[in-house]
Amino acid sequence: MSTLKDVAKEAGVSVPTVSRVINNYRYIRETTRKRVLEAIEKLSYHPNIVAKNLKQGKTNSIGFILPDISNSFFAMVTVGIEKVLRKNGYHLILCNTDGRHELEVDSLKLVISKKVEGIILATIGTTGELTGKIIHHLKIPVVVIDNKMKGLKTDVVLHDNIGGAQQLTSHLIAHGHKRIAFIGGPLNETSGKKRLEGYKRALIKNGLPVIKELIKIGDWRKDSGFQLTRELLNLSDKPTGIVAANTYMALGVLLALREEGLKVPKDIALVSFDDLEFVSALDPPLTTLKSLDTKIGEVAADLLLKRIKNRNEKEIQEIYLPTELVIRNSCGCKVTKQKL
Amino acid sequence: MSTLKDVAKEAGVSVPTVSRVINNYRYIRETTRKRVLEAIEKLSYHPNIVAKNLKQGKTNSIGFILPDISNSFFAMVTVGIEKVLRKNGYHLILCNTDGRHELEVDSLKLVISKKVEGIILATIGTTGELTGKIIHHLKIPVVVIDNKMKGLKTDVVLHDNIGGAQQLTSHLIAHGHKRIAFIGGPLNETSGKKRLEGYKRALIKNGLPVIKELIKIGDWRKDSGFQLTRELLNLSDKPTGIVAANTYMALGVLLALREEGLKVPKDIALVSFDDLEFVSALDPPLTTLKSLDTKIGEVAADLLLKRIKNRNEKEIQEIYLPTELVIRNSCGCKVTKQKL
DNA sequence: GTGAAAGCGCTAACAA
DNA sequence: TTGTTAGCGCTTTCAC
Repeated sequence: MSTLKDVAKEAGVSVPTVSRVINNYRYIRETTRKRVLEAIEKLSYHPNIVAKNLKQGKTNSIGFILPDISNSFFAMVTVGIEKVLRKNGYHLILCNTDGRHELEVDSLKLVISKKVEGIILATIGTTGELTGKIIHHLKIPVVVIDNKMKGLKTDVVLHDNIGGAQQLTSHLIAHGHKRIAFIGGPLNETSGKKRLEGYKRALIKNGLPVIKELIKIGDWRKDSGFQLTRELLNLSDKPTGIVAANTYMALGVLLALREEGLKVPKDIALVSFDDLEFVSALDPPLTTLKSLDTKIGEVAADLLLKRIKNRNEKEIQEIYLPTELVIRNSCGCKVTKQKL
Repeated sequence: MSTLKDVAKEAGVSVPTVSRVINNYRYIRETTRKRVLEAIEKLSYHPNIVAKNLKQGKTNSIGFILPDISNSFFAMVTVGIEKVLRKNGYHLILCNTDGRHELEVDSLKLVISKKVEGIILATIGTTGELTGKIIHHLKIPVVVIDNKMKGLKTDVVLHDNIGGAQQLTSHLIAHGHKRIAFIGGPLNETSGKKRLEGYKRALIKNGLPVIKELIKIGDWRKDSGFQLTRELLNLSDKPTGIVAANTYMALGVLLALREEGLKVPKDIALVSFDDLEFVSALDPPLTTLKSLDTKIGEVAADLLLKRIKNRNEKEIQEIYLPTELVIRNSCGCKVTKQKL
């Protein structure tokens, strides 16, 4: 592969002159520029960014460490991050941790060694000790998304999980439901914990009791929604409405109810987090909570770039993004022209 | 941030000695190693991979250029690529092209400049001229997935789209359907073109006519499935079965049929590509074609690493991965214990 | 076992 | 407007 030196020789100029042409330095004779560009073309030269980065002590890249890119939430976040970075001439180094602590630590070390200028971190639920230690010693900015890391003072960008769960639960209460079950996510994850809290707050605010046997904790997946719903249906006093903490568990709920021949929303109403593309095609179309996943990425990237540019700003920020209720039919509302 | 030099000074040894410790060179006195490791810990030193890469002329990274990471197909492919790379000590530089030619070219240039050792490329449908030119001059191996690029001799990894579409169509034929419509994807994309071809082949093989008005071309999205189905329903002689070229268009089909009060599969049967997680929760559960998206990533990464290790191998490979029919109810089969 | 010296490909400072 | 020189942080000879 050709280098600046090769191009310089080909064009009959010095190495820095070629560098200047590439970097659009102003005071270059037109004829020289032309000769250099021709040489570049001829040798199909591509600058070695590795060398440039070393020289400049700057990589224009940031690391994004996340548990699982095949999870649509993280995929949407990635899109948002990329969009903002591109606009600012930065790019992304992406590391999947597969939800494993060792890989989270490895990934962190990797991006640090690659001299990224900042890190966006979506930790796995339980924060690893090593992860915390590394971040603590880090001299580049870190923005944590989705989860809040205990005992770590970094910027955080999250959905307003509490408010969202309240919206969903209150909506069922407004429909007259008094026995509302909650199918939640793991309580060691921020979103799992906060969503449960929002559910409880809505009940309390409306003078309803928090009933332990109506609260079931799953693992975000369809199967757990299915199993937990069966447990709910085995209660002597069944719930009349269910709030699911994510759509995949809601799918399981739907399947379990269908298996029992129960109709939604007539027999049991159902609402859930995550307004994914397919929920409007379910039977009945699901009333869900729309969250701005891409926005989380954008906000996190913006915040990180601001930190990179202004390193002395010390005050940390916690940003909560609002959610929006998308009403369809599974809650009991009569929506004729539903939102696709 | 501390460097080898800082560590060397702290430990009272020379720079190369620290380097040797880090790289697990064997002939190091135990006491020296210890002193160095302590210094590293104390300064929370992280090696500068940028410098290492420059020196070694090797980056242990490969570029993956794709249209849209929020598309679950590409997300699954990414997971597969990552898995194989990690096992081999490589990592991924990921570039979203957003389906735009300029960004595809930019991304290509970026990863080349970052000195990746190979590239996995998922082009957007219509291959850009510049993209082809750059790849043609490239001195590192390239594996193209999902699409086949015209006039470019690179390795290719694809689903067996023709065979898959045949499986789906033949299944409806086996149910006795004779007027089967096809809702396809853009014909300038390999998968769009091949799926249509498979559909036609199945008809011909079974002695059925290929009827132009039953073939509708959409854009992979729900809305187009919806619109095109309405067009089909306006025909004087309606189809009795529909093959959708992806699940999102199938969702649109389902909505359009539901709007008309038509029952699946009684009035019109439906089968579709892509066995996504939610299809079993639809009403009726969808009979789909399961493709091994993660596998595509694994195979592509394996192939690329092989090329990187063995640069003289010239013969290019085209690998087609088989698909599997997952039978549920939308085709007319009576499956009681359905596959979740 | 360890250190000294050179150089990867680039850019920044200075000189011409 | 262009060239010379030095050096980013690391690894790789080659000495000792």
